[in-house]
Parts: sequence; structure tokens; C-alpha cells
Amino acid sequence: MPPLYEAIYEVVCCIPPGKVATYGQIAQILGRGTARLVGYAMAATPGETAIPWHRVINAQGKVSPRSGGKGHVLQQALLEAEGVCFDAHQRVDFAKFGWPGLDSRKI
DNA sequence: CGGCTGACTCTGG
DNA sequence: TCCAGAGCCAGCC
Repeated sequence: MPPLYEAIYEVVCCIPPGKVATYGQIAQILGRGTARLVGYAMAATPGETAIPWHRVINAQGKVSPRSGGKGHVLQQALLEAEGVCFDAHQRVDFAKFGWPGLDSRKI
């Protein structure tokens, strides 16, 4: 596992249940890479690990429709199971469920 | 070393 | 508010 990817996973693991973070936020916390890299790093996730990849969404507050898979549906289900609510447009309210990890920066 | 690919983000219409 | 186009970086042939 590449260092950068591992760092991304580590930050994602710091996201508490019931909260969500954006790709750009993760990249900003790391201080390295861009939002895309974070997304691509997620795509490279084995899935067998305990990485809460479902807590990472795009800047629009919606889950990313990954290539040909139904993972976004599972992602929504996992988030709802943690208490994250979606609106009629399948959007998450960052004011309520946004991860203030960058703002607090107490990690 | 060069080129291709990918779960994003921003700006303009 | 929604759609389309351009820019970007790391990893892997």
C-alpha cells in the first residue's frame, strides 16, 4: 500500500460514526494530493479492511456514482445505519453531519 | 521516461 | 439549480 494512500486511509479512519467528510477535505487535512487522489485512493481500497470509506463523499454532499457498481447504494445504506440522514435528493447536510475534523484539527 | 486512468472540484452558461 | 468542460496528481503499465 503506497504511503499516500495509507495516509488517506488513516485520515478516513479518524472520521467518527455518524459523520461524513469530503474528498477535498481529506486532501486538505493531509496537505498532500488533491480531491481526486483521495477518491482514487478510495477506489483502490481493498474493501476487506476496516476503512469507513462510506463516510467519504463529494463536495456536493452526495455519494459518488462509482464505475458501474451499486456501491453508492450500499454507501447510503451504511450512512443511514449510522444515523446520517439524506434528503429527497440524496444529499447530506454538512451542517449536521459534516466532519469538523479539519476545523478542530485535534487529531 | 512517457502515457493512460480514475469514487473530484471549480467555473461558466 | 443543473449540465458541460477543463485542470489536476499519484499509481501503474
